[in-house]
Amino acid sequence: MSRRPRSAFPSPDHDHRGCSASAIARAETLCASRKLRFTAIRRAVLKAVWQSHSPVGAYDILAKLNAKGADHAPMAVYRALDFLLENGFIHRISSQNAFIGCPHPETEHDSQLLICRRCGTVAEIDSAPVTRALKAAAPGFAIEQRTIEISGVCPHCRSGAHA
Amino acid sequence: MSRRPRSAFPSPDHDHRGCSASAIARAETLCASRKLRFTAIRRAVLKAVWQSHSPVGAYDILAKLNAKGADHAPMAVYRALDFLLENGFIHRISSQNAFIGCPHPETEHDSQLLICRRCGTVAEIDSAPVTRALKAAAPGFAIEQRTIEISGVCPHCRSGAHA
DNA sequence: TTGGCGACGTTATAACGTAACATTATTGGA
DNA sequence: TCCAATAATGTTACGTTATAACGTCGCCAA
Repeated sequence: MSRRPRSAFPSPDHDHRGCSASAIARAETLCASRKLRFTAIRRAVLKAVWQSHSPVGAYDILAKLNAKGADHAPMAVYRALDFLLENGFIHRISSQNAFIGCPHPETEHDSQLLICRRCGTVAEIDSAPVTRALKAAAPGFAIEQRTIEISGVCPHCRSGAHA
Repeated sequence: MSRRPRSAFPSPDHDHRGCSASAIARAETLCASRKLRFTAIRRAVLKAVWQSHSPVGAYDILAKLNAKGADHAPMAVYRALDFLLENGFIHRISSQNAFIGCPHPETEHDSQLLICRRCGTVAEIDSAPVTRALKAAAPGFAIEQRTIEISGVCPHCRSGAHA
């Protein structure tokens, strides 16, 4: 069975409920197997992050939570974000002070984020050649963390209206 | 005449006054040739950024300026930083909300920043293989801006005390 | 010589993030 | 079962980073 080469970018008209639901279900499973507590607020924050494929700010998340009648303080959100970051369920986008769901939290991985400035969609890739090239470019330097955020225009926006 | 391969990392005991003075002198020259106004506050902010090879925050800069008796508001610093960023005299380090002087503002270039978590020193590299690998890893995506910040331990800190 | 524009001053506030300590929930062991 | 330890959350207050909006000043060119 052949697969079409999938772009890292989700189609603009894909059914997003599936992404969100699947991400949350997988987080649930992973937390169970790792003996981590997937509490209500952590779930709610993860769900808010997954409300789209665009970066979501901490205070957007807070507003979303509180719109449902809750009255959380920023700390609550930041703590949940810390948990989700530490366990690989989300990534931070430093250049935007925002967060995005990780599409494959099952395994540790490098990631390079492609951010469309037109539609806001973020795609995550993990290119071994990029990682190798970086390592080779920094001889003698012991790499620990990478922040790689590339912005530009995604394939869908390029092929659509050029307005 | 052979050159030793220079590390991108400045030696911890180099004479830093030269770096700073040269950066400012070159900015002066470049602004003149580009018909840009290198005003007093822009010069002062650039000097503050170049006070070391470590990232400097906007409010650190503000404090440094005001320590000399001035009474600037944050806006003044941010405006100067915007000017310096737009014209390539400094880079922003998103992962630290801070700024670093660019060692070669004469020409446009990609940059990848290596940040030592031990001594704080930042080295700027411009690796064509990294740029190529990224481009290849993102087919169909029109790259416009790159934020590449790698943290780890620099050669000097690795070879020094391992405490 | 004045009109336009770029730079800067000033005030206020938005947006992002954390310290410190109190309280509640969970869980594993006696 | 109940207790003690620990993890999670609540709460208050504050620190840090960044920008909006509008006024003034000064330069330079028509």
